[in-house]
Amino acid sequence: MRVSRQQMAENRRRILDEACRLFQSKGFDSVTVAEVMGAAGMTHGGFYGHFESKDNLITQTLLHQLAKASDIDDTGAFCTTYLSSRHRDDLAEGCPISALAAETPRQTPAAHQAMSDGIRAQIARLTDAMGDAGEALARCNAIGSWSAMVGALILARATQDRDLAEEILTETRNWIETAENKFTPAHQRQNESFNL
Amino acid sequence: MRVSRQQMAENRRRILDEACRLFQSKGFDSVTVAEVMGAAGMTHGGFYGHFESKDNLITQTLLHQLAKASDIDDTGAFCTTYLSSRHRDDLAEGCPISALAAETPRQTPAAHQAMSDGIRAQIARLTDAMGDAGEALARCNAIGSWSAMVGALILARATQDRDLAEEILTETRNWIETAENKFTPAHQRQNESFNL
DNA sequence: TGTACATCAGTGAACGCGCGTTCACTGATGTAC
DNA sequence: TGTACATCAGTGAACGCGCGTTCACTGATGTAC
Repeated sequence: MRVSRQQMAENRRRILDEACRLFQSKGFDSVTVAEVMGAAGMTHGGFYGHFESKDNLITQTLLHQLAKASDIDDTGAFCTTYLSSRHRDDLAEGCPISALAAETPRQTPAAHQAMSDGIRAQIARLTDAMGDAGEALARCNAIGSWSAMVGALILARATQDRDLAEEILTETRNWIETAENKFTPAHQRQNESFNL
Repeated sequence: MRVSRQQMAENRRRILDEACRLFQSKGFDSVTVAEVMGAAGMTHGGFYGHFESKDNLITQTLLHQLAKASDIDDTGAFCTTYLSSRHRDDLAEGCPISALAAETPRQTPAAHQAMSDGIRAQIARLTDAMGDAGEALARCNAIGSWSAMVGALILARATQDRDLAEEILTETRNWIETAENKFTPAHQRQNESFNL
């Protein structure tokens, strides 16, 4: 049952996409190779034609997914979306860093490196989006608010009580806006839309 | 080889302590029952005299460890310690919330509940430590700074580049102090000691 | 362009290993007299 | 207090299952003529 080269490339992409969804939902260890291949519409035997091992799939999945991130143009809108109930409830399609950063250091060095590079790139994108308040301030703002976003999302997800989870998301949005207000020049803040 | 009741109670405590160290270092899934029992100085067969299953051990470990947390009297000192390189490098003895919050929702409902309660209690402790700026402001401060601490520690641990990891810890400390400055009455801030 | 053959992507059975869990056994503890 | 016996915490072999990985096979694709 050989398949065309184009089909094979599509299959590989589908494996990576489904692996990402599953890893983000259930964690690296709980997802089996057979489960990933099944989600991609194939059987497990063909897996090793695409990847040399499950560890290699983990690394390739991180590289694949982290490369998808796009530039941020409005930090306020980004933060509002990031710290939304919708994002809290959507592990599979959400941010790969908040879903997987905590367990990536326990994987192979290559996977750890991929995550590390993804974090660096994300901080750079947020720094760029912080406006021209000066590079150092923008970077401090980027790192501080990014830490708060990742932490709040993880804590909200780890909280069973919906009200407390909601409070963590909302109060962290407030908190981030307050801290950014302190730094960011006023002319850049006219279009923000936090729910206060 | 029966053992005295006191000895058995000690054994149980040692199992929980070693399980916690191992879970925090390697994650729930990567730690085996035999490994925990070995670390506690016993063989795996005796495990089921103490716990009904590995899942139950996970829940009991979280309850045991999260109950150990003590009150915070100086938020500045707490933050400095929390966001230190030492804490970054010490998974085993560090904060159980930052080490395990991300993977706890994938465990049993009982484990999830234990973590959820631990997060609520930690927010309450931080709120108490925030001083008398008013309950609502103190709580917003507590949630915002706690999110940033947890996020920064997780990101720093996920970063292979030591310099970037250091930058994440330091800049997040700055960021948290800035945001707290904005809220907290001046008379409570005289003894803080951030490295700026 | 059409044909014959080599290639090779995907299939599914099988292997081997590790882990959670069970169980018959041991011998020290706890207790009844 | 001392003795005899019942209890039961811990041992280590064994079980069964699931998962990563391998491999002989299939049949469609790609290519040489």
